[in-house]
Amino acid sequence: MAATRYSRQRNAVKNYLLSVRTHPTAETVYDALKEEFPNISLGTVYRNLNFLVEHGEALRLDCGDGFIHFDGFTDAHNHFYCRNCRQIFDLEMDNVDHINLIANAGFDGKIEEHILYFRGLCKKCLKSGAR
Amino acid sequence: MAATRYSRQRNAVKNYLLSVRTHPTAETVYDALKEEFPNISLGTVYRNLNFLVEHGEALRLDCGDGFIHFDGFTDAHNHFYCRNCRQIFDLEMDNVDHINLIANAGFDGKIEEHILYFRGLCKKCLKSGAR
DNA sequence: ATTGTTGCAAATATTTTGCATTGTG
DNA sequence: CACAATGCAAAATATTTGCAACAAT
Repeated sequence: MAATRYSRQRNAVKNYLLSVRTHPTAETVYDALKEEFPNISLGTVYRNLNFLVEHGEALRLDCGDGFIHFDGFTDAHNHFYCRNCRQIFDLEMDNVDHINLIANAGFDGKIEEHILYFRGLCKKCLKSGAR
Repeated sequence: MAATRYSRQRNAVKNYLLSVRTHPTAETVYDALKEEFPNISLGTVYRNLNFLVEHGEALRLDCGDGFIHFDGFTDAHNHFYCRNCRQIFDLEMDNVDHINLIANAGFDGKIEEHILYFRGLCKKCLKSGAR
């Protein structure tokens, strides 16, 4: 049922996500794809981003800045949000999945996952004296 | 400047937050206060919730369900979001702030805090067979 | 009397959706 | 040819804001 068909727009959305490490919003993806597809609509971008997320080909990042960001790299990794320049960065860090066990220790339900964002100042903002 | 004045509405918002452990949304607070203030407006509720958050008297919880939830208990504690009944629960668990150090180990910026939500099934949903 | 706060409504802003058309298989 | 995907515009959702009236100090 509802077989998936190829579409150049979806393919372009996916390729764009794989070409950047900036965790773009839908609007940013839209702006980028307008070059190749002048008539592409924001609705199509949203539909394809949601499609990719639902099919495990992208991550939806809701870091609380009012925008949903997307990440084409789906291997487990953590994110850092700079409160100054509002960019999201990937973190290379040891796995912290053990916190799920800590959380489940005194909890009657079933903890399946966690959503985790680190916040602070990125290297550039730190050096430029933001505080 | 801009001295804060007392208002019965703000006081009621704060008292309501302190009377529940349900992490209500603005809409829920609004519905609850309409009993005492039939003419209260949603705008007033939002303004007061934001005021309380900015003054450290409430927490804003953005767990990614599309609503911002509020918590009148500002002592450090973690939250669990049930993906079935969509309620937020407090977790009594050991502190995991050490993850900030793990994250900062290979990072050039300054990690100040983390935003953390656990997800899964709460006790009730687990027992009722949700999956 | 001054000005912070409210209620109301309109405005924002982001994301979703209905529908006629286009394109894939 | 069937129907998935698109482009466009309108709708839906959550939150913010302008402004005149009200209320606290």
